[in-house]
Amino acid sequence: MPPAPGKFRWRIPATPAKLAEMSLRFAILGLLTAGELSGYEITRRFEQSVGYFWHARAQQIYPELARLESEGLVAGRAVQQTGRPDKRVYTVTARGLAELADWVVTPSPLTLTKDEFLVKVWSYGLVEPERAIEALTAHRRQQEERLAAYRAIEAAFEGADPVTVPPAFLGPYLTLRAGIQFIEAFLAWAVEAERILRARTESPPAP
Amino acid sequence: MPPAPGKFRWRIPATPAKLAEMSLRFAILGLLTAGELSGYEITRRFEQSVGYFWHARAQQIYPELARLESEGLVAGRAVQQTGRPDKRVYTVTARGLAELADWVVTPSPLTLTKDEFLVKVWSYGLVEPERAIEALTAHRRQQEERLAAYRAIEAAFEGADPVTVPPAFLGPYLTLRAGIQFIEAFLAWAVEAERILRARTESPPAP
DNA sequence: TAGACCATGTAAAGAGTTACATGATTGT
DNA sequence: ACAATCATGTAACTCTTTACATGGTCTA
Repeated sequence: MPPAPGKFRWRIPATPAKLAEMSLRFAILGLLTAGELSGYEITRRFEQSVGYFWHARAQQIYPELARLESEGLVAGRAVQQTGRPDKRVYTVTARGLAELADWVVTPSPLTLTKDEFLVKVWSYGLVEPERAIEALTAHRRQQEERLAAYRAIEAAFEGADPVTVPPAFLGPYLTLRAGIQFIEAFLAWAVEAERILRARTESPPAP
Repeated sequence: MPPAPGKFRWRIPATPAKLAEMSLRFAILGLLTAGELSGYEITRRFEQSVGYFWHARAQQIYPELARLESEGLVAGRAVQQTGRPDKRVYTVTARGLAELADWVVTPSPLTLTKDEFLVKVWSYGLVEPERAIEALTAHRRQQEERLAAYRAIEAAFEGADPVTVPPAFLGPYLTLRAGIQFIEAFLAWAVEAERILRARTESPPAP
């Protein structure tokens, strides 16, 4: 029996908890709108192109696909293969597509970044500028590699005018551009930061 | 008793698991290098300035502070107050500072962003451009507000030359600049994206 | 012959969120 | 009268990662 009202009120958890988030389901649905994919192929996508704004490991993807299928948002189909293991590929159902379209225009919470590298930068004052520069350079190199990979994908869009491409290419193009512009912003920042750190090795500040 | 060897080998978890990550501990340690803070004050910091690159809720912070204290990386001290609840404030110990300084120059994994908004953009092709523009504009507004807040913090640094500021200000300055440059990159992208979407409302693509 | 790729999972643990609890003070 | 701020937590749950498991094919 619930305690008598007075001190506080009951707050009934109206919906099955987690109306917000659930981005993984929709990220998977989004990938599947381009055509049928297996769990393994989805895993690869998260490691590559899509990885810029969402990612998940195989261990998360397989159970989520099973859940999506049991809810009727995707439909699976077994595919026999020779020379490699059989697989199960999935397509979005009409209901899945409808739910995705609804979710897409829903307001998003402010992206709360978690950037381990910047947590480190916050404490760069604790170490010799030279050592900070080393760490910064290593990180910059990684980002440059990633930029090169995205540029290669961008080249595949070459010539296509984003204003007239078919709807299916619009989102991929826009997110790719976002990824590229973020990395470029990071690189510009890194150059500035390195300049400051280098100047501090020459004229160390008053302690 | 472990199964007999042969089929596979044991892999002994050498270290207490989680050598990487653990950013929360170090984010807290980093905040405390600027002076003693209570759990509540740390919570506020994560909501404001530092929130750009790391965040945590009170429920995560209090237990972590207790753990850090039991490991001797921070030292707590009770503070009596009048007109408001008493509190417990923490300072970094010499050992805490040493571990932080070590961690800071450690290589960081590539920041794997999780951006719910971009997951939505990926599927913008599913909705009318007008509705996509609405969603985009709402998100842009939020980012503009955040930029204004960061600009206000930046103003506090005004006049100070990052090359000669004391070490304690270096990291906060650099991370703030990073935050500002990322938001500016987002806004530039948003302008471009809106232009494309608007053009698509006028000359809809072939389906 | 060693490693990478294809393909799909289970089990356990760690990280993070939501909801709830308490209670004084200050502002509207 | 109501909300916000200060201050610190517990309990339950979800989300995510790490480690492990299996086994064929293809490449260096």
